[in-house]
Parts: sequence; C-alpha cells; structure tokens
Amino acid sequence: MNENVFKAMADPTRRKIIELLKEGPKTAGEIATHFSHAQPTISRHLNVLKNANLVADQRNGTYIIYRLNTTVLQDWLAWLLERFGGSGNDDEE
Amino acid sequence: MNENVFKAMADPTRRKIIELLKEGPKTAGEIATHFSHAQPTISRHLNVLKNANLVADQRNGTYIIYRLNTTVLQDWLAWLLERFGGSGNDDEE
DNA sequence: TTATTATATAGCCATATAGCTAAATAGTAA
DNA sequence: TTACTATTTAGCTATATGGCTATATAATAA
Repeated sequence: MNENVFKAMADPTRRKIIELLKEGPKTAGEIATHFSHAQPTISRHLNVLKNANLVADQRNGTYIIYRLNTTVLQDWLAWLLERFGGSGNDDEE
Repeated sequence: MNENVFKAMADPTRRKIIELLKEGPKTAGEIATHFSHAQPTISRHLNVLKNANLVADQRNGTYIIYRLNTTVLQDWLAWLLERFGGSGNDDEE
C-alpha cells in the first residue's frame, strides 16, 4: 500500500478536502473557500493529495478542477479492512 | 475521530506492530525483535500507539505486555468507512 | 502589448517526527 | 545491599511538515 496515501489521509485539512470532493469535482479556489488557511496552503495540501494519487487535476481555462480518485480511496479502505478488520483470532466470529 | 489514531496509523512500523498484536498480546521486547530498529525506538512507537489508545500495556514482573485495543481499531475503521466509503453520490449503488 | 484572475511555486520559520546512544527506572534474585 | 534484566526516558540530530508572504506562471480579455 502506498505510504503517501496514509500520510495524505493523516491530516484533517486534507481529509476534509477529500470529503468535499466526494460531493463532486471542484476548483482549487472553491475548495480553498471552505478553509481559513491561505490559498497557497490549500494548494500545497492539494499537491500532497495529488502525489498520493487520491485526486487528479485538470485545467479548464484559468481554473484547475480537482476531482477525487474514487478507486484509490476505495482501494485504500479495502486494504485497511483486510489488514486490520476482523477480530484477529483464527476462529473468526 | 481522534487525530492521534490517524497519526499513529500513518507510520509503517506502527502498523506492523498493530498487525503483530492482532495475533495476541506480546511483550515490548518480543515486539522489538521483529524490527531492525533500536529497542528504545520501538518503545517510543509503542508509546505513540498507547497515546492513541490503540494499545494498552500491563506490567508483568520485569516485562510489560502490550495488547491491542481491538475496539478502538475497529471504531476507527468504521469511522473511515462511514466518511469515505461508498461512491459519494446521493443515489448510491 | 497590458491587466486581471486563478493557481502554483519559492523561500522562510516554527514545530513535529523518527532515529540514535546513554542513562534512569522497575522488578527480581542473590 | 548488589547485580541483572526489561523497559522507559532524556537528550541529541536530521529531516519532514504545515503555516505564512511574496513571487511566478498560465489563461483570458482589453
């Protein structure tokens, strides 16, 4: 499992960005309005998410639209469940 | 959701410790043998996990036995699933 | 071309993290 | 008491992180 995904998800601002993008794609500016941080700070968080492949970006004129890489997020969750889900005993449930 | 759990789970050494403890309680020393890090380094990782309430410790003579706080781990997974699982659309599946 | 808007990058600072070695602590036993 | 074992804590270093402001870039419009 990609270490970058864990690091990306470990930050509350980035988790909130992920939640926002679950609603649908949004521009960097629109995302930034949801936070009290400076715009470059959000840009950096977006870049961390991009490096983890959790989001993808696409330029549209002067805007840059970010969208969630749903499968990467779901794969991460599935991986977590597989490793850490269940009781841990051999004789499950 | 407790921020400490995210930070704790973001480190690969600590995730491996969690996996080891899923097999059953282990002493600090036994845990340390599974890694190539110095023993105090593992002790610090165990302390991070303890602060996140992911593990509990109990002294037994000169040994200290660590065990997994299964419910905390499961609650974290459930929380993740709830926030980030699913497609994100309103008209689910 | 110049100006404007949206966004990213650079550079800085303060704090956090993860590793190490050395020393302290806790329990047991002689 | 002394000695030994298991473990933690202290103190250090190097690197990473997350915030900021200032600047650069890209696209569009005049």
